[in-house]
Amino acid sequence: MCNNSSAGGAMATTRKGPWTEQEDAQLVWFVRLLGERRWDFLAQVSGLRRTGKSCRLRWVNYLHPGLKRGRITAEEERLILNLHAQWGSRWSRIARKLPGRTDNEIKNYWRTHMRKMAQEEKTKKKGTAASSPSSSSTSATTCSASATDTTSLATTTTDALQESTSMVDDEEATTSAREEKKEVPLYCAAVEMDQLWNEIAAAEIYPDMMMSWGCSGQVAVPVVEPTSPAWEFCADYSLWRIDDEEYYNNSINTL
DNA sequence: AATCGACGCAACCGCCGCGCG
DNA sequence: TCGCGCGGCGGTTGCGTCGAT
Repeated sequence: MCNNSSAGGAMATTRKGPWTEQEDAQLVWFVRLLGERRWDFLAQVSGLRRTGKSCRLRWVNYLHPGLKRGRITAEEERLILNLHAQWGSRWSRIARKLPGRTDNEIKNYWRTHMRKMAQEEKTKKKGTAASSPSSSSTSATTCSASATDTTSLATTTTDALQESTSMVDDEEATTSAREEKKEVPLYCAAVEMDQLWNEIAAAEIYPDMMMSWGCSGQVAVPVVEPTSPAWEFCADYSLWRIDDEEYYNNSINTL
């Protein structure tokens, strides 16, 4: 099914799948140029053969300079548990309380977390099943990873929240071992993004990039000289910061 | 060394709400 | 008031990686 985006307008062929480095750089550039809105328009003028939605998602979940990279910390994990107990699957809302984390990231984390918890619950129950065989309340024991299961598990999580804090500590020990292995690639990913930002920040490459994208005639390119990459840009230029709603509102007002 | 399964993550899909003409 | 387009959100899928066997 070639789902040409209805909102995408008259794009010849819409690309799908993983983003290339060049696409990333291109997207970053045009977001700087046009701001984080009018995604369909941005997708069109940028020459990216992507839908606006896809561009937005890529930006929000991966390219945004304010993103925190690396594993979810124990502190964040507790927060997620708490907030999920409060709000349920309002991932974007939860994400706003976790600076630098995206709803997608938290959502993914929750799924795997719940899978783990469900399995632990299962093994626990198996351990105690001999004493109470009739308590087959399937809510917490179905270890399938479907979303419906996780939501039903959320209620048990609410109950298990106090317990979970200790579980978090236990899990932290087990995950930290894994973390050692994972840290390298994650760090590398962060470095790659920094490199990307550095490259983009290097003013001299702009013309080359524009030429190579073949869209130099489509938009007027302002001479913006970013003094430093990601973080400064985030503070000074970006309309949206994950961790600061007030900043966002102020930015909107000043525009 | 090869295979298999679990896990983690990026990306897509469909629905919904809001703003605008 | 209504219809349309766009952006945002939650759910789901697909794929790459890694560890166990």
